[in-house]
Amino acid sequence: MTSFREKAILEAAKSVFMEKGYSGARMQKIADKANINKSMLHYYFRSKEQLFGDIIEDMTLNIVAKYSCIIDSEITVIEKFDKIIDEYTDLMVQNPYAPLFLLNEISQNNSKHINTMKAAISNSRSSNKFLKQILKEQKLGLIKSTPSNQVIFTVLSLLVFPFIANSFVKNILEIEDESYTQIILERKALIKTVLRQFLMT
Amino acid sequence: MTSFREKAILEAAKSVFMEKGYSGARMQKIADKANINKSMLHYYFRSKEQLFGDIIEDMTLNIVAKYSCIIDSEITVIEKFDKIIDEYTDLMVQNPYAPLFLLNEISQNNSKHINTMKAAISNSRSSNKFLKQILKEQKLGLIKSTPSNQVIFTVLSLLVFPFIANSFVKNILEIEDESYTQIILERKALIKTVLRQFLMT
DNA sequence: GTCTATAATTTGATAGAC
DNA sequence: GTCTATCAAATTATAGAC
Repeated sequence: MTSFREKAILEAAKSVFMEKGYSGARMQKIADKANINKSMLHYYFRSKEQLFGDIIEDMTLNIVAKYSCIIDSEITVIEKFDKIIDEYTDLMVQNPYAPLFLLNEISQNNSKHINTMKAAISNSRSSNKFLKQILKEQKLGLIKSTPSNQVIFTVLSLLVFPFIANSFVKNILEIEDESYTQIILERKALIKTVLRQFLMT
Repeated sequence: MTSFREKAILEAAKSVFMEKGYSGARMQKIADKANINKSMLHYYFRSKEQLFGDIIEDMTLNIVAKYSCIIDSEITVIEKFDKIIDEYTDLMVQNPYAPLFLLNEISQNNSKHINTMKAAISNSRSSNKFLKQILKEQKLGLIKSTPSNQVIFTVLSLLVFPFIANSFVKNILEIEDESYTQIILERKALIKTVLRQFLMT
């Protein structure tokens, strides 16, 4: 059971880790954000490493759960992509720094937390099932024949990249938060259009 | 004039920074990789911060130069995108970790180096010119009317994301380096096709 | 220019009183 | 459970001999 305090710590830690990354995050800053004494961090979570691990695990499980739920439903490939585009756009609008953070930490951290994510991902055997469905619909002529990994890459690229580039665009091109969100929301329809062109023509 | 030693240090530092990020990088490791005494790092480059700054500046200038060269040539928008897709794919195949590294450091580092990049980017006034060309060709009916920022986002998404997800895909899905490069090279043609569908139909 | 030794600082973690 | 004081380790940076 997670206490009020624990929740406050987790929330503060998540925001600091996402902003600075694991190595750049400071326990003192997490404590400050949680309005708590630094020692208490070690009381509730033994170490920085463990606090980090808990957050990674939580984020991964959330993402995988949402994905599995969509993938396991009995609808067409394109309908699934549409749902993924809608729901993940909304999720990432709430957590715009999450994608870059996760990709980066996975790339840098050479061990433990990757296993956490691997476990979460391979526990759900949804992915294989989805790849099979893509092949099946391609054979039936419902969608064009393209290597399934290229299909996945294309959807993910269009969907995720704008969030990855969020800070870059805002910092370098000096765009404000609201217009950025606006652009992102406009993209939902655009991505669906591009995807249909890609899969059906 | 950069000596042999300086080059060795810069190369070593670049690889360590790209692998671990600024906060995660260790001066000792850079020294080891450059086969040099740790003190010498401070002799040639005053501090970690400055060493990092020099590398960021160098990488940015390289990227901007290549971009400007393509953008300033007298060819159509689609021809420019084709060239960008070809040349940046090749560049990123050589430096697959550069995109994630740069995006991440810009997002995390709240000051100095962002100005380095801003300067490099705004010194070349190519971007505005290119945006104007897009609008012009849209008015002429050569390409479909879509907000130009969405056009840019779409191209960059398709082009850059696979490199950002490089380590993720390799770590989580356990794909080897060669097949990854293969997928990436296949994508050149695919992206051009998708882009034509997007801009012309 | 190069190396050894060491300073100075940061930072994660703990001991111990309350 | 909470706080203060402090430790121990890691890490950047420098002094100074050669």
